[in-house]
Amino acid sequence: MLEERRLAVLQAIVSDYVATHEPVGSKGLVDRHQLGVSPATIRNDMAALEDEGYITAPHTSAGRIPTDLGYRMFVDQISQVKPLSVAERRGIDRFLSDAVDLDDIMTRTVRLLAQLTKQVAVVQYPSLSRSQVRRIELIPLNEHRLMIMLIVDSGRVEQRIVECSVSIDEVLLADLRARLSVAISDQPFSSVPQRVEDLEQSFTAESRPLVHAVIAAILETVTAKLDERVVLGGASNLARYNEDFPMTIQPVLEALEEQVVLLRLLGEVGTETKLSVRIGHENEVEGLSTTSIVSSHYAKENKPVASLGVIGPTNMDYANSMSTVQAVAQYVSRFLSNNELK
Amino acid sequence: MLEERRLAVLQAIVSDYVATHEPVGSKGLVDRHQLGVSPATIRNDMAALEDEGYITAPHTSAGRIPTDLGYRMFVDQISQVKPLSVAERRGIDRFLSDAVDLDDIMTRTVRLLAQLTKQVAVVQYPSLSRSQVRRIELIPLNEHRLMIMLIVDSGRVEQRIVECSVSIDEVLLADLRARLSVAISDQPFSSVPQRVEDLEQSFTAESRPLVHAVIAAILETVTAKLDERVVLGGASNLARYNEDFPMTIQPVLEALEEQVVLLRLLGEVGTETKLSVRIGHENEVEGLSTTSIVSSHYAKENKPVASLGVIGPTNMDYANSMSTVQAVAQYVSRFLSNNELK
DNA sequence: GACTGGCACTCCTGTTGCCAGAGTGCTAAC
DNA sequence: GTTAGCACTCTGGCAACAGGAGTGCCAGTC
Repeated sequence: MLEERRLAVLQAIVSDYVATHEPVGSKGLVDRHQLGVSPATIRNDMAALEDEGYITAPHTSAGRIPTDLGYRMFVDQISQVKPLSVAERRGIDRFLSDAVDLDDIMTRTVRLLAQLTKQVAVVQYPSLSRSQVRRIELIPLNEHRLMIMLIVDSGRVEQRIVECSVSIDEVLLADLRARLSVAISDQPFSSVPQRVEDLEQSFTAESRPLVHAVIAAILETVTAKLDERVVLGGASNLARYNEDFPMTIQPVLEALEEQVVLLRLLGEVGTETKLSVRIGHENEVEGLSTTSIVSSHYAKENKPVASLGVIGPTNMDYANSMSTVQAVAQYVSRFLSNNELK
Repeated sequence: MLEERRLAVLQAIVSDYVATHEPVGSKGLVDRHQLGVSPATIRNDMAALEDEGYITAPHTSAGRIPTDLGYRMFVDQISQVKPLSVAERRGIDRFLSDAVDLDDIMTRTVRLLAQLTKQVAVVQYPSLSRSQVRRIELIPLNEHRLMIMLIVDSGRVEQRIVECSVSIDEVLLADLRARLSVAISDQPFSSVPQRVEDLEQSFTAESRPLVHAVIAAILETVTAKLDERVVLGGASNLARYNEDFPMTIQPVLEALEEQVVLLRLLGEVGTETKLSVRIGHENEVEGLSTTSIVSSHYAKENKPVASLGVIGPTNMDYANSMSTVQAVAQYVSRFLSNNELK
């Protein structure tokens, strides 16, 4: 009974604070929630909760606000994510189903997320490392230049221009393309370096310069360069809760400009749990200690390919963010799976 | 003599205000500038300037601040844009010359601008309407799907997937590609619709479905869809001058998320004057009335192809912004012209 | 043992009044 | 046309103060 009520009190505090953004006191709590006890009792519970580190008081005679730990407890308690309304689901569906290509899907998704959660949204492009090569093209541009195109099963297209010291022989190029195609079509990206390097050996010495240039470029594309891409939207939502913490907006904006940081925030894809919430100090990025991230993978044919999520203040509406992120991730997954390459 | 000094006073007011962001009074003016007259005289001039609408007083006993009109006068007076230092020029050069492709150039340019001006930077991709088609490819993906690739002389690559109800005939496709290639290679984008439509007539009825689908997709790509692209950076600089006008940051962020608005802000390419400055109310976009835009075209082989610029508060350092924008535009132009397609 | 009412205490917040400082406009003199 | 002087106005900061909200603790009740 005791433990149970304390939890209820914590939940009440979090949900009140999230709604009003003002410290909540014992009096107000009993008014707004059916707790069945008097303010004095609540005060005892609050003192205990404070000792345990779940809430804290900004000063003596203000109410209490949740700590990161308090939010964490609250979030963990929401085991069953509240489903979206039919209208919302339909809205998502309609908005996404008009998309014409992958870029379009990504753009629409990020807008959708930002709009539904009123927060900053981040969507990662399907990761190359979790994709397969669908097709490769080598397109001569002029005497010394050609373009490599890699078409990926997720719908991404990677292109790269290669400069070649020797002049390009069309016949050799066609041969190279054919062999590359056999070697890497429908193979996972991760296996491409190995397969491509093996291939290089099988060419005659005189064709080496071209072959080598092409293969080097492929390797570069596959490994280092365009590893991940991210789109974001809804940055103007940052200004909305500016009132609450005016100082923190700059570091957040800075972090949002760093792709690397964003990717770290979205977290590793591939852990078993789909929906992930990181609260305040839990993400160790500098300057984002008053910020929470709610993210989820999305999948293509049941294999997770990348993440999407929203970034907001620690006092955000977790219930809503979590259910929205989860729903959008589901829709994107379904959409990717149903529309091969589109 | 009189008129001349008034102008000097206005310039002094603007430069002081830009530096300190605080209303400037008559006393301070004579202290910091060699005007050779007493504060009382300056006060007379200031009263006149206020009557003419160049400056205004926030309240009775604060100094004066420039109006939009005042800034305009100031900017028009800077006929000779102050050149950058050697170190700065070298910095720009080095930063840009490492770029490997068009995307890279755009990304680097936007960063460069944001960094040098400490403002929000915007760079428009080379406009398709001012470019030529370099090459076209039709790549079959499967039975009913193919990808159109348009390679553009500015280095842009536009791709689009076409769905075709009939199954794709390889021979026909090759023929179509060849004829398309002849028709539109090295032709300006603006002439593509006409040329492509003419072509459609010359095919036999049985090949029409495929031909029509492809041509329709090309038309769509060329005309409506991917008209313009824009990248922006340095949004965190917005937070820096947050102190001065805290309320305006939200509409600015919102405007920055709207490509259409951004493009309108950058202005029409092709007017004779390269460097353009729009101050406060001069740009009629809602919510950007305390914001100025300094922009310039950049060119490829002396033909302007798109714009770039910075967006900041009306009380920004115009001299610096103007010279930086101009210099960066020059470097980008040179770079595009020297590196065909790269 | 858990809950409650009461009470003293603390601390924030908003209001008021006040003063100094900065800057102006005006007038009279140079 | 310029300057010095002066009265006037407005802001911003500071101190004092009252009101309010909320707590912690204690003693009493079921």
